[in-house]
Amino acid sequence: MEPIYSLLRKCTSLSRIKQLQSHLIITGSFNYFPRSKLLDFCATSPAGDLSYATYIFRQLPSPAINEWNAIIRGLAITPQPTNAITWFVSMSRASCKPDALTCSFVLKACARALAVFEGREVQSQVLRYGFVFDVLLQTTLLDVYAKSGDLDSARKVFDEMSVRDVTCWNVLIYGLAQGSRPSDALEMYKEMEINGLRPNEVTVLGALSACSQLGAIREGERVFEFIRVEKMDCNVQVCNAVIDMFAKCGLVDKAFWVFSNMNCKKCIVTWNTMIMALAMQGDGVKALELFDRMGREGMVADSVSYLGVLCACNHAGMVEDGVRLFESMAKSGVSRNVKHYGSVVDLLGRAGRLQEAYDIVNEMPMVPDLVLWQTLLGASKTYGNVEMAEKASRKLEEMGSSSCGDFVLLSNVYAAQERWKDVGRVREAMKSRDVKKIPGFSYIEAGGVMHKFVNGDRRHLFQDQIYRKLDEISFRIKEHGYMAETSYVLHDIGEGEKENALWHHSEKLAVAYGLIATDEKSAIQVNKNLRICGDCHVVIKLISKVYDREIIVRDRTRFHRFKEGCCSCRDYW
DNA sequence: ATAGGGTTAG
Repeated sequence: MEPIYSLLRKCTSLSRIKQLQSHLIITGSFNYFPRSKLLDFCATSPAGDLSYATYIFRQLPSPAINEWNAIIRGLAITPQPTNAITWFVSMSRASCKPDALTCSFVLKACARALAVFEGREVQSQVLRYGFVFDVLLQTTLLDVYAKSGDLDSARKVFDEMSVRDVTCWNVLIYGLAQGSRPSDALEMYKEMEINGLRPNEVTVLGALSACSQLGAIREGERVFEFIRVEKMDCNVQVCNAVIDMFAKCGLVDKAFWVFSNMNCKKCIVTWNTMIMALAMQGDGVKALELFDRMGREGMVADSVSYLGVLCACNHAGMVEDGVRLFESMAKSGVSRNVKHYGSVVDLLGRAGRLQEAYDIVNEMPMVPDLVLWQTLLGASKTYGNVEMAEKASRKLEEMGSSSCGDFVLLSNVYAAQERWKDVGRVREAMKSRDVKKIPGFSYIEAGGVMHKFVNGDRRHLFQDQIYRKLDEISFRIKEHGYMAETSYVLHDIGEGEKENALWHHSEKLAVAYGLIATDEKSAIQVNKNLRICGDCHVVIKLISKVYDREIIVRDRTRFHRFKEGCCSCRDYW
């Protein structure tokens, strides 16, 4: 008979697998080896069916190790990987001793489920069964910690490894990049090269991701150069990451050049990345053009493509186009998720069409999330709609929001109407709760080094110079009629202190440092983790005029290019 | 008890 492997290769559907199974049973060859192979194929291949595999499994009187492994391996790659952990426990109870493969599969499940606690359990089993020197197991364990955000434990596993190959470096670099430690990721990337290891496609993906987050253009260019030399631009994932990196570093033309000159076929992610790149620049027209071109070139738009164009319409204030696209989704058979609703609510809200936005929130088929109500609240504040602001705030309260910004927005709505009693009430509610505020920070590159500033930062090496520069800026822009817009300040403090708190926002510190430490002819480029604040927006516009510098700020959602006193967002954001 | 296990883009 043909070997089991070639028979399985021919199975392209569950019914074929069942046919093969019957055939094996009839010919009396459904024995341990072919059976476990069939189970594994059935549990893990796309042609198979995990529940059918478990059905066969349950009929086995005393399943052996490879049969357990097949099911655990299959469970590990489902959307519910914790089931693999449950089965692993059952396996031990059934006194079947796990082997290295069992540990590998269950650790993969832990990594995917972000189950650090369980991962640690398995780690001790690995120790007990004597698989400690298994590099593949160590790498997966490293990945468990890295994915779960326990980067110190990940580092410990890494340091204790006897052999460190490219893959384990990749896991750590990628983990650092995804775990909000992109600077450390780049550090490790350099370290790896120093250690004489040659980065591969996965390594550069991690490095590019770190560059994207930091807006680290120098480092990004360097990685791109390496990619070209190594001819990695025939890998679509690498190209997509490069496009994203250039886009997030503000070089949308370079992103487009890569998009147009890649040595491989574009996939849906490629198009979506480029559409989103244009959206972030506020270039709604080009984003829509690309969306149309994508259709003409035979690529079917998916829900992310729609999110991209909706976002583009949003940033460009193209309300009618956005609404039209949102409505066309059903016709195109693309399902809407909460983000699409969020986007269109934002679009309408910013255009002052609050009632329509509110109606959409009420009619949407899924439960509106916090972000949606926050969007509506923000729009209500912009248009001074007290009633709508109260509705949104009530919802946010019901949903247990403890975000500082929500309280501040409502209090600002009341303050604008001089309803001081209500302002006081909101402030009290804020104090009585454990209100959370995400710390704002900004990055700027100078002299090849990435500098990070947090709000009110006083730890920078050049802090004295920076604060003197801020005083100078303050003096010079006040001559141009600047007045601090203190309603942006979140604390219940005196006016003078408010002005101070505003004045030490991370983006202002970064821009001030940029004026000190970067070439006068170059643009100042800053990246911020949150959205830019209104006062900073006013101030940076004035700085661009008074100091005659182009300043580019990438905030959480888009780019702001300040030049000669104006911003590319045309104050619509 | 024979071809099984680690990282990856928007």
